[in-house]
Amino acid sequence: MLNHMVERSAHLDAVFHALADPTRRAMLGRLAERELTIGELATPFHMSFAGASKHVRVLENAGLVKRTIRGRSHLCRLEAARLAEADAWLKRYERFWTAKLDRLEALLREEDRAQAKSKSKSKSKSVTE
Amino acid sequence: MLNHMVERSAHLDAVFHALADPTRRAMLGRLAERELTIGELATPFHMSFAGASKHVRVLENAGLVKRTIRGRSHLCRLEAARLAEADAWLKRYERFWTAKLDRLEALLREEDRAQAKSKSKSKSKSVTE
DNA sequence: AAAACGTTAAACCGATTGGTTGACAATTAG
DNA sequence: CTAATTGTCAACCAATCGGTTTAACGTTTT
Repeated sequence: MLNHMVERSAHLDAVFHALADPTRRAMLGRLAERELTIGELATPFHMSFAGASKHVRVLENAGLVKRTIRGRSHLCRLEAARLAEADAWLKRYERFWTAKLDRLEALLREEDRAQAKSKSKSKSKSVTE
Repeated sequence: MLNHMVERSAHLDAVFHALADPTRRAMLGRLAERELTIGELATPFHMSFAGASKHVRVLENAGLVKRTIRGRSHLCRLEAARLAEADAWLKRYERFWTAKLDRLEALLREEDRAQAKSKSKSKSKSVTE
């Protein structure tokens, strides 16, 4: 049964808060490709070094990033477990949009039948943000 | 030039921000069961009426809730499309946590094989979490 | 030992957040 | 008509946010 109280989950609070900033989402996107130092994470953004460092700290506190100090560099790697938690939370609501998508899909099928002819479609799959 | 680095998605910003608060997540949880007025949404939380109203406003601005004014009551209903957007964003990282589960599974299979070689024919595969 | 590097800490800033109160408008009930 | 109900708005508050600058720290290089 659903909880009538405020569903407290500090994890989810921190994860969703961390994801609510485009800079941090972009950082995660880059960490999805390879491990990066704080400096490497900072450079793409026109932002002070310390500013980027604070963003990384937020990601770290949310458990989305883990840090390994090697010499004077801090290597960051993506930690996806907490993303899985957020995903699990969203799953609870999946039926609401799939129902809608089903209806949309039916509608598009109808259109396709009427339109008869259409062409090409490309698909990019890079994680850029 | 500024937007080259950080791909802006105001939608995601707003949705993740809205989800980063336990009161708002609880409100969505109740709206998943039935449509509710602002007052009904407010009562479970020991919070002023205006306070709850502001939370609903945040959910509304994120596109997660839609309001229908009927007389003096404001009926709120869940709008899941934006949740689907958040889910789609997370999906791009799915391989990271599924990959980990895959590796764990492979490891367990390996263990099983080693055990079978060394000794008996026990075939337990309980992965309880 | 000194200089350069990678990063954090501290102090500060304006904007936003989550929350309150009190006044107000509109609808409904007695 | 007058009450009460339902909700908003504006003002205010302390806390946090995203960002800066400057200083400091430990590590490597020279």
